Amino acid sequence: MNEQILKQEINHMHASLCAAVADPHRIMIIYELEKGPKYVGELAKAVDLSQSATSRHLKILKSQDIVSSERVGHYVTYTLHAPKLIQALNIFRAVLNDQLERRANLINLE
Amino acid sequence: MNEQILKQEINHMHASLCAAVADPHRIMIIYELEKGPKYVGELAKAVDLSQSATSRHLKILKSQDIVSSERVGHYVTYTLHAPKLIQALNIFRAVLNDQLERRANLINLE
DNA sequence: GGAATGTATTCGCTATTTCGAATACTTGCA
DNA sequence: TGCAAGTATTCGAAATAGCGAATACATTCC
Repeated sequence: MNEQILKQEINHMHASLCAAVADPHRIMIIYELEKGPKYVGELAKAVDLSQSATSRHLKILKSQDIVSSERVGHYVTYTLHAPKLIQALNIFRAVLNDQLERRANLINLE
Repeated sequence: MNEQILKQEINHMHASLCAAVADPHRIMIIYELEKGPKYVGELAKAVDLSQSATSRHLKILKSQDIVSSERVGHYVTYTLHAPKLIQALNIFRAVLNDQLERRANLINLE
């Protein structure tokens, strides 16, 4: 197989994984699930979103194997299936923090 | 200030940062810049994209303070300004790897 | 100043993402 | 079986993202 094509394919998968995390509501959902498994209604309330929108976000996360789901009676419980992602998200937060600090320093120097 | 609003604002910035990384071409650009500063033309060739598209991607990365630029004669050199991001990207790769391995195992078990 | 080189921006287009509202599906219980 | 509760999906609309092609801008060299 052509190595260049393979490389692009991996980058594409890589990007899809990042895209799954590139939404404020989904970030909130992931951090909610870090605390423990929750069902859809709970998550919808926690992230202040409609039931259908929440369900769609969960579908996206599940398609990337970031969460897994299990039906329990009426409820469907979602579990964080890739806890490593939290590490990555925390690094993004750190980068964000660096940027904000730098800006704050610029303001102080003026 | 309302804490809930602030939280949402941070998640929004967080998501914007992730979104900047959620594109195959931009991922390639970031990994290229990890090797060292490069100018636009070099990057365009490296990621196999037109000059204008490359320039636009760089603008997005710059708007998120991920890269910085400096003009040197005709050329504009771009530098990776947030090397921590590489760590985050590598974690995403690791997650991807876990997933592929798991799938490979499933195939073997069949 | 004028031509050449490298980069940035604009324009028109297509594709994708996200949402609410409405609807369909699934399960448990009377 | 029929209803209620919880979840998933579909639909249409609005917003956003990405591209190539063309154009504008910046810099160097003659």
